[in-house]
Amino acid sequence: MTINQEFRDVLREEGMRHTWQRQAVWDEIKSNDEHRDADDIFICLKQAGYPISRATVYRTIDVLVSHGLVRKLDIGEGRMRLEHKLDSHHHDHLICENCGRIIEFISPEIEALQSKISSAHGFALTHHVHQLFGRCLSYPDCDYYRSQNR
Amino acid sequence: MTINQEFRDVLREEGMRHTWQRQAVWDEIKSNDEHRDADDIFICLKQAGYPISRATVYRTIDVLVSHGLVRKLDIGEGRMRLEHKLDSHHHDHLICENCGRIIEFISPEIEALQSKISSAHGFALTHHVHQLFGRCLSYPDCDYYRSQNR
DNA sequence: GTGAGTGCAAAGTGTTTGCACGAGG
DNA sequence: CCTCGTGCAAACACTTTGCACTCAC
Repeated sequence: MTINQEFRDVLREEGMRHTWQRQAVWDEIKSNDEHRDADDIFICLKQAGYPISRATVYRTIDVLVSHGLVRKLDIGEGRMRLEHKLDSHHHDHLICENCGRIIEFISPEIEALQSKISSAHGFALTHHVHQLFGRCLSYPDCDYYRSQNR
Repeated sequence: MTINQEFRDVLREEGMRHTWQRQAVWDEIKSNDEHRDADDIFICLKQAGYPISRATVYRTIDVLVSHGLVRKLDIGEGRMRLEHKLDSHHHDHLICENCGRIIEFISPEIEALQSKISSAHGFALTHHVHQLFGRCLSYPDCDYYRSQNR
C-alpha cells in the first residue's frame, strides 16, 4: 500500500509533480482526525500563511482521493467531509444530529449481510454508504446530553 | 396513518391550503415508482401542460416530505431522488453504478445490528442511510450485464 | 525548456429565497 | 378579505472549469 510511502514518491510513481501546495494539503488533512471539509482545509492553510487557492485545494483533494490516501464522506450536508486513510481500516459512521460528533464503527456482521444481500440480488458490490444518525446520550459536551440531564 | 387519507384532508388538518399545484406534484410523484428528482417532476408537469414553477415544485416536495408522504433519497449525486411512501415499509437501496437501477431491500438483521451498535455507543438512533453500490449481474438491460455476456 | 500545476474569476448545479401578485377558505 | 401560496428572478453554497501564467523536473 502507498500509505507508508513518502508522499513525494507516491506522486512520482504516477508521473505527477510534487508541489508544496499538494504537500501542504496532504499534511493538513493528515494532521487531525476530525472530518473537516475542503473549505476548512483551505482556511487552515490560509491562516497558516500559505498563499494557496481554493481551486488547488479542491484539485489536490481529488488527487488524494484517487490515490486512496483520502476518503470523501457525504453525510448529506451538501459538502464533502474528508478523512485521511492512514492506519485505518474500513469503517462506517454514527453521526450526532445535535452536536455533529462523528463516531466510527465497524461491524463484520453487517458487512457479511451486505454481501449476502448483494449476491441475492445479482449485484457485484463495489462499495457502500452506511450512516447512523441520532443523538448522543453519553457525551457531556453534546447539547442534547445537556438538555436531557439538566 | 395519513397515507390513505384524501390529500385535501391531509393539508386541511395542518391548516394548509389545497392548490392544484400541490395536488399535481403529489399525483405526479405517486404515479410511478422510479426514483425521479425534483426536476423530473417539474418537467413532467410542464409537459403535461401545467403552468407550474420550479420553486413551487421544490416547496411542495418539502411539504410532502414533512407530512411523511414522500422520502428524499440522497445517493450522492448532488440532487435528491424522490420516493412516495404509499404502501411501502422501510427499506434501503441497492444502486447499480452502471445502469442506475435502484433496487429496494429490507434486512431486519441489519436493522437489529444498527440498534445494537447505536446503543453500544450511547446513541439514540433517529434514522439511517444505507446504500449498496455495485453492478447488476442479472439484468439484461444493464450495460454491464451486456458487457459481461457478449 | 516545456507541459503539468496553479491562481483567479467566472461558470455550473441543484436548491432556496425575497417580493409582489394571485387565489383559497 | 386576508392570508397563504405562487411565480419570477436573483441569491446561495459548494464545487468545477477556462485560461494565462509559472515552476517542477
